[in-house]
Amino acid sequence: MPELPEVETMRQSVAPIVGRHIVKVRFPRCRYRPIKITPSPPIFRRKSLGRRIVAIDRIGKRLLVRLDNDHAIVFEPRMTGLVLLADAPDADHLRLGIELEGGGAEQLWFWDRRGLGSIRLLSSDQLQKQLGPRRVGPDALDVSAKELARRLGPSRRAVKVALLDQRSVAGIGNLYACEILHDAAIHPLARCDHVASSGWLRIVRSIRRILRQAIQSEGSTLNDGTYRNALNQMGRYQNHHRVYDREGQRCLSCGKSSVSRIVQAQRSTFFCPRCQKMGNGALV
DNA sequence: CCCCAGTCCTGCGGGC
DNA sequence: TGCCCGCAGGACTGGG
Repeated sequence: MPELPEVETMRQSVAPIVGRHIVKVRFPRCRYRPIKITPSPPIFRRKSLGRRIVAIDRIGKRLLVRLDNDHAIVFEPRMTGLVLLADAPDADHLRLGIELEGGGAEQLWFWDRRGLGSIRLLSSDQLQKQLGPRRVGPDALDVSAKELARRLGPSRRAVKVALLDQRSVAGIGNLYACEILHDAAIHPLARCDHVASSGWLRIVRSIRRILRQAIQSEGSTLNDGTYRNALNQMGRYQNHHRVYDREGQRCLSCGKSSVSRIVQAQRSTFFCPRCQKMGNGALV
């Protein structure tokens, strides 16, 4: 579930480890199927042990821990992965522990209940190939309306589905796609090639507004309670959701219609049929 | 190239 | 009370 706001919140909360050295790397035995870790543990250990952490970055929904040997540890949380400096929710789903020198037994952990996440230690060449601009589009916080319209405008796909494509724009997942289109008053089923340039402008403004507000609220912690920042603190943006997971409840914008749920690309889409009309910002 | 369906995974909640 | 089933959706793969 971590999307751009959650990964950005993780990034900010692990930032204090910049400058520290890695003194131990452990791969806890886990009774569940192991997550994807590359390269193999011995090589991972050899290439990271003793290195200094020089920066914490984010590419879309991935968190990068950059080392002083021109490599980066790339954490991909997917649905339930967490990067933690504090205690994990439990010990059963710990996947990686990185012990840092000085300041007690402080450790950086990767915890993942469902195990869909991954960890990669990549050289800059590998990073360029695997997470370069050919594979990952411009960050959602930076993309312009012109750029978004250029990338998505010709597509016949539904705009909601297109916003989830990380090669077009990076960082938006199901939850924020719903909230963004509601804020922009664009119908999620509108075809991209029917969205007017004024529609793209509204979408880009809503991308920035919603994602910035969500970062300010430190992300969304849903009912399952999984998402936490690196200090084990919950997000608060779930209290500001206007459509996501609110099927049948009154739309918080118009106060008249109730929120609908449809399925697009095997994912739930929530929207207000009154606020998000087909003809608004898009040709019918 | 474009687009879609299927796949992976665990925990939870609804139905009976 | 306990069991079964469906659902949650990241990114990737394969096929039309």
